[in-house]
Amino acid sequence: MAQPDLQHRILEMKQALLDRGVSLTPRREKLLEVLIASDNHPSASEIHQGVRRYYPGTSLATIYNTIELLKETGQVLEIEFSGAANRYDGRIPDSHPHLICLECERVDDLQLPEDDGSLGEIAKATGYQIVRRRTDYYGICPECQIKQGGAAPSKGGDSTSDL
Amino acid sequence: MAQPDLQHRILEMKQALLDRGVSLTPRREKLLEVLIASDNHPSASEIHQGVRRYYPGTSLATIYNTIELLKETGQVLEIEFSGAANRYDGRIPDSHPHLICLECERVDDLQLPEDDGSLGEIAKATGYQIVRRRTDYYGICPECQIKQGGAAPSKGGDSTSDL
DNA sequence: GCAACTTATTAGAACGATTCTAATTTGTTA
DNA sequence: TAACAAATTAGAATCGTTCTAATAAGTTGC
Repeated sequence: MAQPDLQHRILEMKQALLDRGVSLTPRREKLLEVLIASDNHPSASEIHQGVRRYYPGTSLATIYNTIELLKETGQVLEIEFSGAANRYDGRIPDSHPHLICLECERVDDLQLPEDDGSLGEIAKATGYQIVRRRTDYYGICPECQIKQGGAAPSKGGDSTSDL
Repeated sequence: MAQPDLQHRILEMKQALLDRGVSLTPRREKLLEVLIASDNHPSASEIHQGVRRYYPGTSLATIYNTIELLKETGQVLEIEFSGAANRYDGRIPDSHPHLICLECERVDDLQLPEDDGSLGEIAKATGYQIVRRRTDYYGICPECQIKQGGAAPSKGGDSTSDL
């Protein structure tokens, strides 16, 4: 959450693009800023709107093109959705679990460590060569629980259902 | 994998639809058969083709309508994809991890137990009310590893990469 | 058996996110 | 300034899914 980290991420991304051999155009720089500034995993469209505030003529294609470059260089994590727009995580580009609110579509990072040891076991047991994992928890975020008339979620309790 | 289990699943699904108050039309029954008979998590389009072999006039809308009914009654697990068609698991309708081949789009069930205990902890730590979890492992299936010229994956080994 | 009503189904339109295409602009190099 | 490469644009195309309005099929009460 601290500004310094975010600034560092922007520098990393810029360097990755330069290393990739493409130029850092003003639109691309602004895109990086918008992506990192958002604290809720923006969609391409949201990034587009953000960039447009500074460069009104910017096309959506440019957003997708640049996101593609970031994906190629491993600088952004794409969180895919079927019925809705994909979301992007530029702050933590390595795969990690997310909490997804079914009500307001909020996406939060889940900062629990995953046991990467199991990956080897799964590979051994199945013969698959594992490239990456996606773990997401779908539920109702605290704010939406309150809105729904329920009591405040406070410090948890029996808030799980059977899977 | 045994036939009896699959037959039992079909009966369960039929009962669930009847309990739901809708009628078991021939097309719907055939859809259940096609869904359960497939051993690779079919897409709506694949189910459509399967049903069409028996009822040629069947519309894709009917497939989606019936899948919706099955989803509502918890009788099918929808595996969502962003750039490709969603896939459906009728054999094991409760949420469980999958192995997804990035090469041939094969989807396999992963029969490892997940620790549901962590769900409560996550709820407590985040305030989210957790409804369901999705865990998927993306990689290359054994067949595609062979096709790609590599040696047979046999019994695993160093087949993981960094996440 | 038959009218009235409900449910299921259909074809095709609509939708929305993403990708593609061809043309234009911008930037760089000589 | 000419020639070239890279970036960008508007809009078309794609594709899975959902919606809509109309038709068909089934069910119920008489």
